[in-house]
Amino acid sequence: MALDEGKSVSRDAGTGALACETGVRERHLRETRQRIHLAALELAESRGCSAVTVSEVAAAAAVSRRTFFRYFRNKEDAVLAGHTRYYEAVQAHPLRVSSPADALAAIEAVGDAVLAEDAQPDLAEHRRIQALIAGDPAIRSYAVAQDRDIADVLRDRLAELMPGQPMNELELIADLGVTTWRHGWVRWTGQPTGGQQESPADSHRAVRARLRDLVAGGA
Amino acid sequence: MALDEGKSVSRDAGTGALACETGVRERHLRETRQRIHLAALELAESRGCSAVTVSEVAAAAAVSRRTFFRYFRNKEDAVLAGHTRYYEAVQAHPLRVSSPADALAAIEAVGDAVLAEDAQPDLAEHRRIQALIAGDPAIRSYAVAQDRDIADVLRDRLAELMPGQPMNELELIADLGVTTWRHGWVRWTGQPTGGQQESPADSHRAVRARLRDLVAGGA
DNA sequence: GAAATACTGGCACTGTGTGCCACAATCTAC
DNA sequence: GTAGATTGTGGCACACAGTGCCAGTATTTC
Repeated sequence: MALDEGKSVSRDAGTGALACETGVRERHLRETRQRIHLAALELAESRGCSAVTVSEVAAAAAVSRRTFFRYFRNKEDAVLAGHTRYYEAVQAHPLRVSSPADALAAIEAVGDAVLAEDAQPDLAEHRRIQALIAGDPAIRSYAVAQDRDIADVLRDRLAELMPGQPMNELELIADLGVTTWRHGWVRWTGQPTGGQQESPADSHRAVRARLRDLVAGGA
Repeated sequence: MALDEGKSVSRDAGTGALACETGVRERHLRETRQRIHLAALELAESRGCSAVTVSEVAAAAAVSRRTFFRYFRNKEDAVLAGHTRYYEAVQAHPLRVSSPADALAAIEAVGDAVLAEDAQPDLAEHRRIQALIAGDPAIRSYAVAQDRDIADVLRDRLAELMPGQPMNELELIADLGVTTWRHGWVRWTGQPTGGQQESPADSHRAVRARLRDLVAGGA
């Protein structure tokens, strides 16, 4: 298993993977990646992503600059290390659709499947990421570009399932799906602290309903 | 009037500006900017934005690297030079809204005002830009980030007009508005060549209607 | 245990982005 | 019309991002 350099490969095997799949190297890769991610996150929070150099992140993570780039494309990628999970999850789940009429619902169903698989996301960490996305221009640009990539995947999958439909239309549907997906997370992280917590699935459901209201002109 | 360095200042005075506002400097600035833009556009088209260096763009435009950065933030900015126009136009037109129920329609009305002002956009040039946005990852990322900026402006304007509404919701509305705006251009540039041409306003109207269908589950 | 494989850091290099300065061109005020 | 003020330009040096390459080290494989 080679470290695929700078391609932001997800090492999401911290969830009870088989012991035979976890060697010294595997574990070391995972820990190093996490260490770099945390260093990037903390420095971006305290000083802003643009003001932090890769050298500083690498030093804080106790790796060289050269190694930093083996794990991540750039600083923003290191900060948003968990985002890759969703990019991959969206491709792994079945998408069942037969016409544009139910395409948005089909994408939302994929989102539900991803959420169902994600046992209990870390609210505090999501809050930190969302705060950065909202307040740091560099992080936001990178996040928005990643959302674009996710939308492209969905569009292409829709095109396979519904050949002959105009791509523009499929892209519009995918955009809507990704917009509500993103807003689901924004809503979930924005809920008041303490008390009864809304689940990510509930947050996403609420956003979907709201989207339909707003488009229909209801309030 | 100082050249505001690298801030992608629009010099959109080529449309019958008063002669007293056009000195040698003003004209030279405008021509230089356009020359850099065209050089960037052509090189990005032929070789891909990432493969082109700023030095090459500058050389093709007969300016120094240092001067390039006085006009544009980076290569992508130079390619998408005309995009700034919409960012500014969105802020200049009145936004009339009283409740979230009609917020999307209000944003669309701003779009209509911008379109009405833009006498006859250059279809060929828009086509070139859209092709690059669709096919060149660097250009696309930059364009998507710019769309995000436009959405932020709209969200903030909505917030001023409707104090007390949740920002998340206003942002969702702004996102929808910008998504349909962008798709209006995609549709307009994607129409078959020759024959009766659909106007940008018609393209935007069609996309808005289609969005409502798709969200409602109609086809 | 030896050989193969993979990870690491250092280095040199190209390219990006910017502050600074001297010089040239244009503008402004008298 | 001219001197002084203002603005645009290019060159330069520098910090930083990003990457190919290589030698050394650690782990895996047979």
